[in-house]
Amino acid sequence: MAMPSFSSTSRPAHNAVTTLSSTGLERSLAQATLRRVEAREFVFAEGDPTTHVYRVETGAVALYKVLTDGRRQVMGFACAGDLVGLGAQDEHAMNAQAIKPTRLRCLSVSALRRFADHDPTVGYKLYEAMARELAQTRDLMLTTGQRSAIERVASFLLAFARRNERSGQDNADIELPMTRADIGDFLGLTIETVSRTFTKLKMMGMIELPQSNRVKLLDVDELRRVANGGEAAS
Amino acid sequence: MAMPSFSSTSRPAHNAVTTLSSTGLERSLAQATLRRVEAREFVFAEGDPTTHVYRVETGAVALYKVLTDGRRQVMGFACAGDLVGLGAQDEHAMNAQAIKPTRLRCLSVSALRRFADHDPTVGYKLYEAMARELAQTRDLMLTTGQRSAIERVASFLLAFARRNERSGQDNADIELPMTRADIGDFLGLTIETVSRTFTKLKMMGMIELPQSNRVKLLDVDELRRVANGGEAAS
DNA sequence: CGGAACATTGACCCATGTCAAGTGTCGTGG
DNA sequence: CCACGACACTTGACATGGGTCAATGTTCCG
Repeated sequence: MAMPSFSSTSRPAHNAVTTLSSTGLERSLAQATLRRVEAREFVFAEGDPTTHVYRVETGAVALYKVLTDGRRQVMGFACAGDLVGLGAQDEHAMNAQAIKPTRLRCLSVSALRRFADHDPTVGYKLYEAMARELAQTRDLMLTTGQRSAIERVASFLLAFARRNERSGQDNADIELPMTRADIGDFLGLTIETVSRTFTKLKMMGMIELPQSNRVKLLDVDELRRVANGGEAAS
Repeated sequence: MAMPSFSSTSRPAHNAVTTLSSTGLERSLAQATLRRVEAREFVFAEGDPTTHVYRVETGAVALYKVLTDGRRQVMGFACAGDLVGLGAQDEHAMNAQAIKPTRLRCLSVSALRRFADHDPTVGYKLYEAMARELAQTRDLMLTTGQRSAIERVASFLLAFARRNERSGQDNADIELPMTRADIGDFLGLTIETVSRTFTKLKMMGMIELPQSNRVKLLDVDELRRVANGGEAAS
């Protein structure tokens, strides 16, 4: 129960994934089989038996649930280093679909279980990983449940920038691996609204859009103000 | 990773809480100190150091996060039998406020940690408890992110009915411990919309409202259809 | 070059939010 | 026992953010 403790409100979540460092696990993941999936290919689908957990090596994966009529809620995006599939019970409760050509390390659930059984810290580590993921999901819920379109998009960009920052990349120049539809289904907005909101933020001088999947953050402070409900001027 | 496996989509979540049965834990909870809190009193607040986890004996607790400007997202309601405070890191990331006079059993985090350290199954149990809670939270997200007002309210009622069912009570006659404001902040709607939607469901003959905090489900199948996007007929 | 997939933009509309009265209902004190 | 105030809930009228539908751009790849 001791963790670096993010103030979760100020660090809005943007992925339903987790990193996990427990030396034994890490070591075995490092040599685990590598699986390649094409863009749009499923890593697993809702209802599939939970056989493995995965770590993304390169590429990106979208995690989502769908309603019977096709409406979709994206729960998160897994990028390099992120774990996918943790926390599933005997069947996966969501879909994991690659949004880019992706390579994954596969760890079988039985192996995971074996680790947990003979190393008492592993179970607790898993618990902590879940706890972190839960915190992120709750932040996302706060965002989609209570914020306006512009606040959601601003939060999303800031969260993505922070993720890049952590993995060492330039945090002001973001490459979005996902489409507008993915972003929309993540934030609970339509593609059109996402697009219009990007345009609006551009007009307001907070971002630049050199290409549709590249975003340059020009005024992070202002973006942060907008994300937290500081009006949107006109 | 073996769990009774709810198809989570068909069992929409409605609480950010969990039940946990690991004999040692249960036993020690049973004799743990009892704490009483009045309605509106906080069990803990966001930012408080995480000292205990609690189990609700009687009463009910709302779990929520607030944005700086006061907008609120209720993450769940904990009723008798539910655990509160699990999954927090060293500070609580949300508020837990009683909505009725409530009695709680308190288990210190250090005791929990002690259990986890010398009983290897405890960590894994905690992990599973987290996983269940995460699944519930994701279902809620699917609801608030993608569903219309009437779908949200119908899902909410069905989820509450199911909870009562599990704890043996009459599942068609629900007593809501929370106010319209709580429901609204849970579902991402305003009090007015919640109220109007209740009225609408009443008009449509699916529920009865003998008192404002009592709901009788008259047509569960139809309610289920509505919850899943089967139109709302005028 | 042509077409597919994605993104942008515009015009319009509607579900839900906002604002403003009302209407219970409950508990307290006279 | 009634009057009162405090709350919570309901209902109505109106406003608006974002959804829908449709047309147009852009990028990329065969």
